[in-house]
Amino acid sequence: MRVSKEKAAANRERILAEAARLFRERGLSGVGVDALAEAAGLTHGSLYSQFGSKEHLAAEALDHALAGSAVKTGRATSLAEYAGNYLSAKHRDGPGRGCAIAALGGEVARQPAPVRHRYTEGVRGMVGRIARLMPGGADSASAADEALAAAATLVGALVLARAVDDPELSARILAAGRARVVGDETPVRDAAKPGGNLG
Amino acid sequence: MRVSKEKAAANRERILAEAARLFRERGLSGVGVDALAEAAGLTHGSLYSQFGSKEHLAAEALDHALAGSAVKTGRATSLAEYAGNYLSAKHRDGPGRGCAIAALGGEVARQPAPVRHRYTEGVRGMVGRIARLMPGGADSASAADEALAAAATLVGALVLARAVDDPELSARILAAGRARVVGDETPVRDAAKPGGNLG
DNA sequence: ATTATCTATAGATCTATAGATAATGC
DNA sequence: ATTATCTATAGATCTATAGATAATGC
Repeated sequence: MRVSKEKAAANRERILAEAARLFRERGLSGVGVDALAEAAGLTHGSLYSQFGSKEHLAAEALDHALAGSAVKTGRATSLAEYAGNYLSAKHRDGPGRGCAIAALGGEVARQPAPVRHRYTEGVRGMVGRIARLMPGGADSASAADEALAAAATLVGALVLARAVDDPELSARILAAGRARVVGDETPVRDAAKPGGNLG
Repeated sequence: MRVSKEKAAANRERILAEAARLFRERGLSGVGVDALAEAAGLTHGSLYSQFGSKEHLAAEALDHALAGSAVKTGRATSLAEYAGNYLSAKHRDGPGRGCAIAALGGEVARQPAPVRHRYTEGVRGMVGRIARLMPGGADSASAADEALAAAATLVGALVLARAVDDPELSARILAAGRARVVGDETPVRDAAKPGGNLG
């Protein structure tokens, strides 16, 4: 049953959208091609026609997820807004629509090169967006390192907040992470912070 | 072929030690009971006699891994030493002997209650150890929240450093995380940091 | 003629159980 | 008699492929 080019392209897009969601919700090894195909309303044979292997599909789905996140978080106009959205109960409870870097971090280290490479580019993108929201601007000497640390805090807090089974502890982790990252926005004196980014 | 009580206990211990290592290296869903049994030099039937299910084995193996980490990191006498060990190339490159909280974070959110509960206790333990190394001491008002944020930074930096495929970026993530966490040790003036922990 | 999709199936792997085995420990 | 371990196997699931089908697009 062949379909039109447009229909095939729409199918491909739907597969990627569903895969991007399911992989973030259940992990790369937690979703089989059967589940992916069913979510897109196709049979798994069709996925192999379009992508050749689960690995290739995963790499493209990761791109899809990262692109969606980039658009969403790119709108934030301050570090406080960014951190507030990132470390929100909504983001914690909706991994399928959230940050793929946090959702897939643990697994990616064990993935083949194409997936790891796309993930790495995603990390660079996230760090760059954070750096541009830094008070000193993205160009200051330490902004890059501070953005790296802020990204680590955001990712770590989200991972921990999702994993613990105590809602109160989870909320405290989110709040502590927000306070830490937003605190970065308050310029600190050179005396207390050598090499600071007040320039 | 029945074995002595001592031998059976030693087998159980060996299973847990190997499982604690393999789960951290490959993830909970990345290791089957066959691989676990083979690593311990037994057949998988024996694992079911001892633990009843993979889930129960995973819960005990997580305890085993967390206890080992607690002993190791409990020796640090300063936050700088703790962070230096935690965010080292050695720790990044040896997940099997490292922090289970970072290694299993992403997966634990999808695990059954017993595993999640043990993980949560592990997080509390890690945060407590960090709080006791805080300059203001574990009792100060904000020490708990600062320890939570520090734990998030450590876990996030380790996860990201392991996942990216660029060794230089990986090293920068570790360094930025260390600088951030150790920076916490330097008391900051009340003016610059309302509610600080100089008390 | 090309090709997107489906059907059927291969082969591997995974969790789990039943029953046999053989040595311990009472 | 108890029990730790092993053997054999069930049943599910997972990735992948081959070949058929049927509609598109030249």
